[in-house]
Amino acid sequence: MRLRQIEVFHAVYTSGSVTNAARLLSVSQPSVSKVLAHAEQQLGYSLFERIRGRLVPTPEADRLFGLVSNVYDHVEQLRHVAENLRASDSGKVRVAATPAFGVDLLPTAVSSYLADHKDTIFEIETLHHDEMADALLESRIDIGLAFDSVPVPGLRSKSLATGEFVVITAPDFEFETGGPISIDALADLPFIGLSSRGPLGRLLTAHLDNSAVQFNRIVYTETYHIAKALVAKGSGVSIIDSVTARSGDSESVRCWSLEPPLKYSVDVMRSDSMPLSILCQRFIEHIAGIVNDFLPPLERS
Amino acid sequence: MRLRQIEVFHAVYTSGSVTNAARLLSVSQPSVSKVLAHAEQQLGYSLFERIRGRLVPTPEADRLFGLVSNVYDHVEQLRHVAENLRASDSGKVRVAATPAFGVDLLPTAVSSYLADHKDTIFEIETLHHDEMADALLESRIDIGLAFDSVPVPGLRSKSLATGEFVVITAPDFEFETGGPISIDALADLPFIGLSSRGPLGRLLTAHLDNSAVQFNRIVYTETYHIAKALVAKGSGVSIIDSVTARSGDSESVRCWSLEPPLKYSVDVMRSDSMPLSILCQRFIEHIAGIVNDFLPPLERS
DNA sequence: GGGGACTATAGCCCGGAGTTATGGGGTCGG
DNA sequence: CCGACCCCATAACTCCGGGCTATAGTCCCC
Repeated sequence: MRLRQIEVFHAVYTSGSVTNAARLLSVSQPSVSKVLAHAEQQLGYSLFERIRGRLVPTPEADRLFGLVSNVYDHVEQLRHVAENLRASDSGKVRVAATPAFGVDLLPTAVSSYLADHKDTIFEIETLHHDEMADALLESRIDIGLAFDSVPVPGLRSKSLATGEFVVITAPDFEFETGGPISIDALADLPFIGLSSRGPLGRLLTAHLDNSAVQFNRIVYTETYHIAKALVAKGSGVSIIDSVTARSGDSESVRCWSLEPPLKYSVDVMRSDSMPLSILCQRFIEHIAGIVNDFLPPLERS
Repeated sequence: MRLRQIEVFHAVYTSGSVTNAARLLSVSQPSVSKVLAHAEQQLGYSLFERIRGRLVPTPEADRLFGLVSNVYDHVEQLRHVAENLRASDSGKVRVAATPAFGVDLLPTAVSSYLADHKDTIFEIETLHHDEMADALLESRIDIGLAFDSVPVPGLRSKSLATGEFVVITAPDFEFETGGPISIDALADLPFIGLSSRGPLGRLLTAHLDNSAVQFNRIVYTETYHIAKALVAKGSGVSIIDSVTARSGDSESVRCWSLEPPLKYSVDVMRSDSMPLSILCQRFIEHIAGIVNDFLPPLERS
């Protein structure tokens, strides 16, 4: 018996007539007639006797009905669950981010996502790049958010957006040239350097080293937010990613475009061997929309 | 989800690959691929992630699998029962017959049916016509076997065969004319009359009364077998149905065709409002085959 | 780098199941 | 007793799911 035949049999048996069954199933009466006839033909015996234009279940139909009801109920349950899996927000998303994203972007994204999907549960932590890779490989987290992730066996990463490094200065600072700043222009200024830990740090360090400019480094720090805080207090200038520059109090520093621009990628990482739940996929989509708010057009004029 | 999609999903999930699932289901690999893809498209989310050419179940697939297994098991059970209902001999047939059939025809039919279908259970009784009708209306029996049944509201009858009344005499008796016997030839012989109870008795009585022949009735009896026994012992001649004439020891009397012939019908009766089980239907078919052995060509030479 | 295993895609065909239109049998009330 | 109404079956058409073969793309392993 095909599933449709089971459904039709169930409807006819419970409703007592082909016409009523057709109404129940929202199809035409001949369709029910034909499916039922076809089922009987395949079974090799009658399910209903046509007596004076009415249908009377045969003993065989009585016997089958109990089993058919079981199947019917379970299929209904299955359909409801299958439907809820698509629509439901319930479930857990375990997400990690590097500190740069953990301060503002990720909390913002989670917060706005929760506003529309109240049943979703989040587990959030900040991890550095390599720790994040381990956590993904060990399935301690579902997705990770990081800059310019390096390929790791067992992981895959997808770029959500591309940002640029910016020069940050105290809010009242002015370059004489104005507009996009060349690295050369930073030569004599007190410079807050960043360690080369992590992909982004290495990327920036390599770039600066390749230039012939001699920096006046007064501080080394590991995290971009510390560099930003120092710049905000007037201790010097620095070059950081635009996400950090835009995080938190965006008025505390002034951003300048670099010339030539130095780009980085905002990546989401996941395990290569464990599929994502649709919940995670939706949240990634959500982040992809949010991240653009943290990559605004820089002031280039 | 259609039933086929459930089956395919179940096979792919358990076997771990599309190719193995195709082997399990005895279909081609592209067919499984397509059904699975179609199911995912209808569900709106992926059931498996294609990772390095392999299929890995998504969390949603894990969730659905338990439910799918339930449906699958119940459908399997339903199919087995549906199949057994067609093939099985187990079940009960409640059948009644008039005494004429109860002596030989019905026992013969049941016996030969049981030889091929050992699991069938019979309930047999002999009832006169009106009692049989009541038993059918009250669902105490499923089918009844009778002569020339009269239409009864709530019952329907179907003719299985047509027989003829025959003149019976002692085995060594000879009519001078030979061949088919006219009623007139019985005028002077000791005649064993039959009561007009039941359809067959009424049919015969009416026929004899319509003729101008004056019978020399020496005995009245209710049952044909008694008449036959009397004839066998040489007490006289009689006219009885050919089924009774052929029942039991068929050598005990000699049968002569009537001219003109008087026909009767062998009917099977059933309730008009309660469908027959396929077991009963099969048994009726069996009787229909058997009954011809009791209606052999009469000796007309 | 080539062979083997696995999956996806393309193109084709058949059958199940949907539709509307129509006909026949049963029941009931004027 | 006849016409209105209800219920079911059939006919003719359409659509789509699911089967097939052939073929291409991908990954693993030797």
